[in-house]
Amino acid sequence: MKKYRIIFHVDLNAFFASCEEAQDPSLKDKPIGIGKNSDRGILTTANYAARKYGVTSAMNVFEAKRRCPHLLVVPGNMALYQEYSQKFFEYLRTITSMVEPASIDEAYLDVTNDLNDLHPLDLAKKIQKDLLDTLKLPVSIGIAPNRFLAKMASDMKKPLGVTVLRKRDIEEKLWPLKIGSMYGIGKKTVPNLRLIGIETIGDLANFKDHEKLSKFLGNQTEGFLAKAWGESTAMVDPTRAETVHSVGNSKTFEGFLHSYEAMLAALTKLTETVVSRLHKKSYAAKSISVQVRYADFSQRSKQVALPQHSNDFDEILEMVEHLFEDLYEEKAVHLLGVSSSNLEKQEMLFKQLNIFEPKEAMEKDTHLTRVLDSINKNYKKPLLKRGLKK
DNA sequence: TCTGGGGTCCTAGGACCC
DNA sequence: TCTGGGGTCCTAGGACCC
Repeated sequence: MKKYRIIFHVDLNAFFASCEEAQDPSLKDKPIGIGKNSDRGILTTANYAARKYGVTSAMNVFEAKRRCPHLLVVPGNMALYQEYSQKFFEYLRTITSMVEPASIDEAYLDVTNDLNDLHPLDLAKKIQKDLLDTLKLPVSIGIAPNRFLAKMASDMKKPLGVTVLRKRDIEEKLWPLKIGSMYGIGKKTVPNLRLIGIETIGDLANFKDHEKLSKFLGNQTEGFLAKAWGESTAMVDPTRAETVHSVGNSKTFEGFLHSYEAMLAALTKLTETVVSRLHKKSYAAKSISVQVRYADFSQRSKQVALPQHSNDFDEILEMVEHLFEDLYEEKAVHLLGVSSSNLEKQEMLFKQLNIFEPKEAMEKDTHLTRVLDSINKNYKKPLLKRGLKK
């Protein structure tokens, strides 16, 4: 038994852009951004050729083109990225079974028991080379005794970096970093921490008045402090990502929506997407929520719990319409969203059935039959048609 | 610079039950 | 009649991440 665990954080560099380059190597030398090519759109990613001009991910397309006039804006191809992502995780699972996906393009690995006499640095370089050779995708890897340090380390050298961050390196490598670069500290919290003189991760680590700190960091105060000292204990958990907590779909309308009919039509479409995604993953939802953003960017949301879990299109659409009725303010609408949460696997609803008393089970059973009938029905009927006919 | 679409987790208050 | 403390579920909104 080793004293320290050896954790890798493997991060695909400029992932969406790298996928496009892997498909078409001629793009490599050209500055490209992934996103919808309209002035109001934003880029999800930019390749390194574009980053040289100061183009970054989440940057508005208009601004990106101002900085880099010959920027090529490529529309995203999610199916392609999903495919590459899947291959990425498949490969990582040949290294160790202890792979925890953290997003479409990053993973934590606990390689403590899978080094096979390799030095961690050599294993990291092998992973890097394999992924570049077989998938043509560059990755950065952070090596550390825990998840947090590994995550911070993989950020330190990009692209194609391998960075070791040991406990004894913290003061020199972690503490000088700006507080905003700490994972979990975002742009709302930074000014608050500045207010009490915290500019760097080191400042946070050595801040003595924990009570004052908790005004801004709340419940997570001790957690952040521990991380700043390089102590985080959460284990790599390969099953963590398996449980989905919500499934939603939202859309921004560039020209805004003005008529109630258009809004209802949009909500119907969003609901169709949500329901079909639920079916595909065989989930049923207990809560449904609708989100509205008006032209002035003010936002409202409303949520309701269903009597039972459901993924029935008509039932959910009815809820969505009710919710929207309550939210609607006779203003131009910029964004609409429909989301389902409180999810349960279809199989689990079956299993739960068995433990009920007969009478209760009967009642549940009729509902369940209805839900399942509707799923079968929905599989046969194209959802789009069903929605439009209403 | 004026902001996409997918998520996760947290907070605070209220309702309701024991 | 006036009242504690805990637990669970629900709702609205916000911060953060990729």
